[in-house]
Amino acid sequence: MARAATTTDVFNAIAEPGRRQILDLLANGELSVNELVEQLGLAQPQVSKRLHVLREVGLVLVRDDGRQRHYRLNGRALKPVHDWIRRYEQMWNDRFDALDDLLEELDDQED
Amino acid sequence: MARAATTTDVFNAIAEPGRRQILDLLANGELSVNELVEQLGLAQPQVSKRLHVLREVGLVLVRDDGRQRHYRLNGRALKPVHDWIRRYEQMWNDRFDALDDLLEELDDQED
DNA sequence: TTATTATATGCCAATATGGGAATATATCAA
DNA sequence: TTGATATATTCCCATATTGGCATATAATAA
Repeated sequence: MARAATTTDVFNAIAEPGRRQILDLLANGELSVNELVEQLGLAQPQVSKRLHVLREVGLVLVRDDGRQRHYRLNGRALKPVHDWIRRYEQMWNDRFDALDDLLEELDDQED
Repeated sequence: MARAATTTDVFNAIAEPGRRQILDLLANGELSVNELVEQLGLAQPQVSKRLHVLREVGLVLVRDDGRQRHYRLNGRALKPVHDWIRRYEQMWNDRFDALDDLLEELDDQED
């Protein structure tokens, strides 16, 4: 078998920077495809293709308005990623930073 | 051009469930390749290949010990993912949950 | 109807998988 | 040295992209 499809799950969907960038833009509110095209500087088909992937995994929702299509973020779909990564949070935050600071202080005192 | 390599960055590296599973196992401490093979139920080459990808992006570190190789997690490498996802955290936690609870309460009172 | 605008889809070429099996490399034992 | 163990790499194959370009579809305007 080959690599899993980008539409397999949210983890695969957010692997591409362009798709993450779209989510980042939508975080500020709804945008039409053309507005996304302008802000991303990509060709329209490429933007539509990315939106298709994001829609398949539920990361964005659509609202039809005449011939325009307004996309908006569905942040909740990112929760599985957040839940997974949260287990590792402790490996770089407070506790360990505090330990680093302590070790640094002790190191300084030795001079 | 084709799809970006899995070794391009951490986002691509963690897109595959098998690689995430390896990280999860290593979260409990160092493991040799064979120990991982046993726990994962995968063929040895497949495990080595995944470890190779994880090593390329800095997610695991190796310690040589005779003919064994002990891999351990380098959780800090996950920070970019955490930093990115954190921006969306508010979309499903406290504030929104609190709003949900409130709406639910109001709904209950109507009975 | 015809033209125009907004968006989606199809086709093509190049490429990076990921699984299985075989094999290479390294270390240790007898 | 020879054999066995631990791990990495290579080869083959089927597949899923991704970009660019052309085109189809839908809605609206003239």
